[in-house]
Amino acid sequence: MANCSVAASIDVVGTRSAILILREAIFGTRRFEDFVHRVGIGEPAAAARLKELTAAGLLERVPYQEPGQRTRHEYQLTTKGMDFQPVVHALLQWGSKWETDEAGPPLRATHRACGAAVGVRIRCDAGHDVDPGDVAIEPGPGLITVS
Amino acid sequence: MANCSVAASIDVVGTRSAILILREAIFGTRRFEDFVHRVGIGEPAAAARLKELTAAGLLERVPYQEPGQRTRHEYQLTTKGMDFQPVVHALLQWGSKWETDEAGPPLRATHRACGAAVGVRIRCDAGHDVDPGDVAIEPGPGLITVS
DNA sequence: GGGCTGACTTCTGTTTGCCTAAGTCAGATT
DNA sequence: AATCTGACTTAGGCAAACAGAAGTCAGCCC
Repeated sequence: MANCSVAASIDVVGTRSAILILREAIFGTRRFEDFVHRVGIGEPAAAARLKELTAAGLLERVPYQEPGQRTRHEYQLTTKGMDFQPVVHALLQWGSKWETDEAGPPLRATHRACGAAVGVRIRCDAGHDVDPGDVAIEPGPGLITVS
Repeated sequence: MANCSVAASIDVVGTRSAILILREAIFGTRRFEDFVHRVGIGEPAAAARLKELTAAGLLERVPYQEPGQRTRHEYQLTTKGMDFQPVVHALLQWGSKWETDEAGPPLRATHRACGAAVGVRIRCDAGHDVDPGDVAIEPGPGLITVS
């Protein structure tokens, strides 16, 4: 059946709101209220998703205190959460190309060192850029054999 | 709110079964029955998803005929569907790294020309490989201004 | 110590996703 | 004409996802 790590990934970030929350986290959102407003979901959904993503280890709930304010908690990306960036960039890239958005991408992702726009590419271990059509899928260990 | 093409993408491939169907399509599955068995979902869900993905232009329903059989239809990836590959590879890569799968990845994706394994990388337009931590997100045209 | 505020939680109700089981249907085979 | 098969559709039901409104709670400020 679905014995593939794509399915495992989807078990963690399987809902629309989870991916959207993660996108916002990657884009720099930290606070509960901001997640609710920017993602455009209700508070119960935001709370549930933040709790799940924290439990799954993609976010970390850390206390912080602004001067003159009480201590609060914000949600920071862990390494595991950071590693999810290629998925978000791939979705962003595909959506920009195929699903025309009214106002164009509202955010620009750039390489901090040189300022150029970033995107994702398929690449092989030998260092070649690979076109989607030039990827060969072969049976590996544990393939489901179909009758 | 969610004025970002990530959300637009999710509107098209928002469900677990849609992504799984697409994964199988990218991995070479063409026929209805095979989608049902390999993805591990029920026939109604498969039919609904295939219809939606076809309507959205990621799959194309083309007739074919095996000798001695009646004409049937199979689902072929369009260019738009092929372009979704980076998302699937990114999910695969993330899942392989962080969500340990019992038997390891059942399929190997390789570069047809050289045989090396393929994966996705974040890259900037200047040609640098970019670490997830070195991506800067900046406001672009149409950013939601938060009060 | 009462008010204020951001961060939730609880409640209720609707919609969506998906399952199983049981049809239907087209068209090649007999 | 009857049968078979792969590709669906229909029916009925359960569970998860989500929204909106309202309540709770912690702790700094005054």
